[in-house]
Amino acid sequence: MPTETFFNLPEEKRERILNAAIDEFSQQSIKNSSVSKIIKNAGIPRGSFYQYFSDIKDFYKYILNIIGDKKLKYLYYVMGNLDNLGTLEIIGELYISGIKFAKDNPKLAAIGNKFLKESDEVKKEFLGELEGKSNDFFYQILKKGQEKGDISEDVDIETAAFMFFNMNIAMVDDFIKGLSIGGELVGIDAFLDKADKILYIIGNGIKKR
Amino acid sequence: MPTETFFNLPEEKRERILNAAIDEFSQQSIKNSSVSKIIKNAGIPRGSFYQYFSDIKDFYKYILNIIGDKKLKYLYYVMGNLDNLGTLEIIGELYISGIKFAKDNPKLAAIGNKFLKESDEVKKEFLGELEGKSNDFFYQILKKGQEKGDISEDVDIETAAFMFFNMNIAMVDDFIKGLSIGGELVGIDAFLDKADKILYIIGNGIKKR
DNA sequence: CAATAATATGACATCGGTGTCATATTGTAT
DNA sequence: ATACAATATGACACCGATGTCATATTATTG
Repeated sequence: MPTETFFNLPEEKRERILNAAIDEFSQQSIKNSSVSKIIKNAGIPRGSFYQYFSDIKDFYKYILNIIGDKKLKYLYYVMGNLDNLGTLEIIGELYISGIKFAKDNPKLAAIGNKFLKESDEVKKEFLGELEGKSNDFFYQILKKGQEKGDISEDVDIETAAFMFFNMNIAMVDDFIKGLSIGGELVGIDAFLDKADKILYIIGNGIKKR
Repeated sequence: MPTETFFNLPEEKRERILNAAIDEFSQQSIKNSSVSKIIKNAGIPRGSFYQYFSDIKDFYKYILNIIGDKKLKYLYYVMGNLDNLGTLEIIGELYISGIKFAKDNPKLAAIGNKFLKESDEVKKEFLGELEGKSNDFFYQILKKGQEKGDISEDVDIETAAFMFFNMNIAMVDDFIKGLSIGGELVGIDAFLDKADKILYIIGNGIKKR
């Protein structure tokens, strides 16, 4: 956690530092990120950085929390309707939420996606007890779906969860890459469409007939 | 390319250096790999390294070529039977070949997979003209499959190619992770099975009925 | 054997990064 | 105004990496 001092900073300065770090972490893995670049871009002296954070990991952890909080807001709708929606609808909403989050917060999404791809070791270091493998969530949804009769019994839901999880990452990656190359070259609609197509294929592959 | 001197080296030494580099590149991205670690593990002096390679990228490029050559051998069967096999069979064979290659050459597969995930920039740097986006191959196969009537016209084959490509990477990653954690904890059969299940789902999702 | 070519070696200059600390500056309370 | 606390600052010691180069060793050849 950042020190009290950091939170006492005038908003403008705090934001400047935060943005510099977000820039850095969205381009570099935590391992390759450097304090030097952050302070240079934020325009603060080296000593100050260590007045605010114990080290760069401390800062990273803090930003990871911000991302978690912010992303959660995009999931309110699905989370509140897990019982009303069909299994494939739920997953569809999860995908859509992820893309919208990425559209509104491209750098944060980039950091989050980078983090998801870190090794379990690194994840554990920052999340504490690696709270459930990341694709557990899809697994639970699919399991319920199979019980509800939405999903064919022929389908191995662990595999399906693996697929949804990895396609989600691949998609968001792709989206972010599109954003950073062409600015608005490929709009969000193209990606929502792509998500749709992916879901159509997997959905078609796993649904009960 | 390595220098003549490198190729003149006694086999034992050459192999030692090669293996040290393979170890390094399979754990680290090229960006994070260091000459220092390679020479330390190979037990050669610093100056020698630069007698053999212009720099670490030179060495990396060379190993990338070795990987390409070696992997190609695993694809002989499919490549020779593109016309006799059904579209989903072809893709299945590609997956199987990839897993077998990874089983026989786990470190090389790790390097290859890491490379596939590099940015286009990096890829271009090492491949020259980024010879066709990597998922082009699946695209061509699927396109032919659609013409042959194997694949439903409802399916967007670009999306399907995207899926096959990314699932392939995710699978091999998973396989390698399993290998390095438990030695032989999860055997190759479990993975061939997983590949099967993935193909069943996507296949079921895209095939013509 | 002598001379020349090929190869080996590690000390070195240089760079970019980290975290600390003594000191300077600013803010606050009496 | 003074004293005390909070904050700011950048020089510094230290680390690990890169690529080079003068020198040493070994091989080859006439």
